[in-house]
Amino acid sequence: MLLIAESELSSMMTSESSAALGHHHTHGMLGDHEDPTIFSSRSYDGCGSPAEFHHSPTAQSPTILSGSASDTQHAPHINHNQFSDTRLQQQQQQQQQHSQQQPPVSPQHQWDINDTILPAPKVHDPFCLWPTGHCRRTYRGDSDDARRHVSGWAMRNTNNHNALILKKSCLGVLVCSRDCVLDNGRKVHLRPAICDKARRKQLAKPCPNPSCPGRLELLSCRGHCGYPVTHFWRHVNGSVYFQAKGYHDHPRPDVKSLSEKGRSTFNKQIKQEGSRMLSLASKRRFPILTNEGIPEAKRMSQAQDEVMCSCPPFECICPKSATRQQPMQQHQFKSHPYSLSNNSQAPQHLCGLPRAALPGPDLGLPSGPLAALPPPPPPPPPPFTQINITNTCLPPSASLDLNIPSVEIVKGCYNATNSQIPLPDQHYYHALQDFSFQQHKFNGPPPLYHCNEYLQPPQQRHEHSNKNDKQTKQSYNSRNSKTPVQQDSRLVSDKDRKRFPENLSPSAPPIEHSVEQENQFMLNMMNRVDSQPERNDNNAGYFGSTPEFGYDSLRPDATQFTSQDQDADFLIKLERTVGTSAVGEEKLFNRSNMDSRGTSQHYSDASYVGSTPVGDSSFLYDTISTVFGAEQHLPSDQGVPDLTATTNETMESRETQAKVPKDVSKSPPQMYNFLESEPLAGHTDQTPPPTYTELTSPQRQNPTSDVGFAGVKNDFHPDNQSRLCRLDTNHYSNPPQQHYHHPIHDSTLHNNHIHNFSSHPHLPTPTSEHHMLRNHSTPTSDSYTFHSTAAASVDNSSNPVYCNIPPINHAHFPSTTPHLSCQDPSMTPLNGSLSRSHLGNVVTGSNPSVPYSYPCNDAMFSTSAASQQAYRNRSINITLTYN
DNA sequence: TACTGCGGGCGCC
DNA sequence: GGCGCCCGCAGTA
Repeated sequence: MLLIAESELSSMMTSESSAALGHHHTHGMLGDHEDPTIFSSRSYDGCGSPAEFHHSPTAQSPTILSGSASDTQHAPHINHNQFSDTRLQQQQQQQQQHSQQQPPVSPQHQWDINDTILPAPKVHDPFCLWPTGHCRRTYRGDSDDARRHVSGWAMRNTNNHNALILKKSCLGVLVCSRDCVLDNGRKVHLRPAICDKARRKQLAKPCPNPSCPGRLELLSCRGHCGYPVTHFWRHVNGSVYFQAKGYHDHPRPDVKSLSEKGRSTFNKQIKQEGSRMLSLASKRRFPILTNEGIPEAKRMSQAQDEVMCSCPPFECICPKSATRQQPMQQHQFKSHPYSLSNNSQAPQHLCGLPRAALPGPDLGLPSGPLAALPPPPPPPPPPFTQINITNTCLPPSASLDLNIPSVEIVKGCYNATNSQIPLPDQHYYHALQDFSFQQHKFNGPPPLYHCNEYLQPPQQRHEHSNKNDKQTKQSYNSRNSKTPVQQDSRLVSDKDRKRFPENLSPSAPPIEHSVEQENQFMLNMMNRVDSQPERNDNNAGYFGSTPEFGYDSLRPDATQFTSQDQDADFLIKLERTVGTSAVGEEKLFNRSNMDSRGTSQHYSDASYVGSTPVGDSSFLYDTISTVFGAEQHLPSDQGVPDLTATTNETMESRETQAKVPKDVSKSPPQMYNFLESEPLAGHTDQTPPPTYTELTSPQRQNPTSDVGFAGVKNDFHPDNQSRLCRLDTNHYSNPPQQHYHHPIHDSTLHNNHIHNFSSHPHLPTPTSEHHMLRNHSTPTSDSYTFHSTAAASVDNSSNPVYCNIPPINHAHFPSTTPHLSCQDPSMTPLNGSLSRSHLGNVVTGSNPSVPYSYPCNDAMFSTSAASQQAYRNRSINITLTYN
């Protein structure tokens, strides 16, 4: 529970509650000097508009919403016992009102931190405590948080050799060497000390879990091309410019590590506070808004905010890079029903950057048929009262991880940067994104976990589109001039604090489009390929950024494939379209999308506030996050910590191996998936909160049999809508009857390189299917299965061969895992120079190897086949029971 | 004691 | 030359 409290603090505190970052934080749960309402409000506002930005002591703000360090200590004391749900509710309501009045907060950040001259921001961004992704923000010059370069992440100073730009790199998070689970169901995610010496001491400490003999080990951040995520701060124009590079691939660290004192406090608090603390923590968690709490309007506006990856153009391998190659296409997609630009329900991302930033299936084509068809009005979502989650991979004791940093996995697999993923997959991705279980807690929009990397002007996208473009490099170099820019310490005038007219989000996206529409869309698109104008070389095709699988591949004159291969490609695309667009998914979409982001009115009632932790949807969120985020430390991957080693040795070795992923097999990627969702309908006073039930161990759960897997034809059968994607036919058929997990191979061979499994004698054919299955056995319940199995379909004529649909998590092979079929791994650096898509092989029956472009996310790196396998093996069942 | 920023220095690419 | 990283130093809380 202590960890919960600390985590909450870490999620909501910034500089004024600077203890959150280690300074003067009174360690412990909801310290006596910590007013949860203040924190919650502050956190909320922290990601709000400038007008509502009350972080800085100097900022004008209502008393109740302000909170400097001194304010926190001297404000009317509200301890735990005095904590009022009513007050919290009022706070939430206020925040909700604020959120509905949020103006656009930021213009497009068309700058790079290295630019000689940075444009003066007209509007400042709300402070973001947990930035992740390639995002840029401008903060008020009088923002104490910004001036102090506060971050929820453990960022240490890094010499940038540029006095004008402060550079920091992420230290990662301290985790238990045994990956233990605390009594509260959470894992240990402690904040590494910034000081090296202090951090060494931390690593010498045992796990804060009294019952765990493990030790703390550092899970380093490698979210930026294998290197730690970096933050850049620059003070100029009276503002603070912030730029982040990379996606944190680790959980958020807690406020502060638990020492022995923390342990005792932990136990003491448990005894004294009992369940009340847990309840309180749960209550506090929802209004505690960090980067997730940005109102919809703001996020929509900030869809235009985030621009691009800041990596040097000749070095960048970030996923957005592909998008940069797609200029002038944003507007094309706007008219699409799934237009992310005008999709108010598009998944959002960290720190004000909507997932709407996703370029979506960048068609490179005129709008498809769906674009011309207005989406049918979605039906009212039936409320569901029960959600059963079945984890088919994790044991029942799997922990509930509250510290879920981002949507790394989903991001990597489903952002359209990997443009091979067609529209339905985007839709599927949206479903997963939308089916979040966190946002409703905040009465607000979903978290913004990734900055918009796609809505950059064509010039800038183009600027980074070609790594080898000398002009680009020169341009960058010129921009990267170190010409000193005198710091302007002027404070932002009050006019910047004015409120802007409410920026209403566009209407809900057309969720109710039919699969037939999608199919028709795909067919039409295929038919219209030849009539399309020449593709801009800088534009990545809808189907991919690589010619092999891209738009060009659809053109007979632009591909070197054989006709058979082309057909296979078509089948892949088309069947993906159908296979990943199950009706259940759509229903799921509807239920999550319908009543969430547009209004963000849910869970503002007292019943919500007073809900118990278990009854609260957070449990579901946590469970899902656990499903996809637990077991991050596979013994086979990381090895058993050598407790006999000296502290320094252990730490040094771990740090070394983590910092420089030379031997990728030693440290697997710490990918923490989670699914974002929206306010769930029907949760009112009259509707009891949903309950969530068991986690089923993989031994007890068959990912296929339990959902009634059965083959269906190309249409949806109301009784069984399980689908698989096949390469050889245009039908859907039974999946392999035998699902088994690949053995974990720790050998260097398997860890370092993902071979073509089909050609490996010890590995089954990779069929990285992901399914969203719906079971209609019960009229009042829907069952969905998210699983990316490593199902092995033996390559023979009797078994169908399934294409590699990118699964929900890591079924694709990250970029740093070279695919031998197309690249010599020895020539593939870990952190760059990889093509955006890497060819792999898909076994297609007698056709042994059809070129297939894995939708690799170049920004993601992976380390071992074992860890990838572990992710692929994960699945989750979600059953919704409706009233 | 720890955080923070600065800067020299080194190695790698 | 850029970058990541280490290290030490000084100021601060």
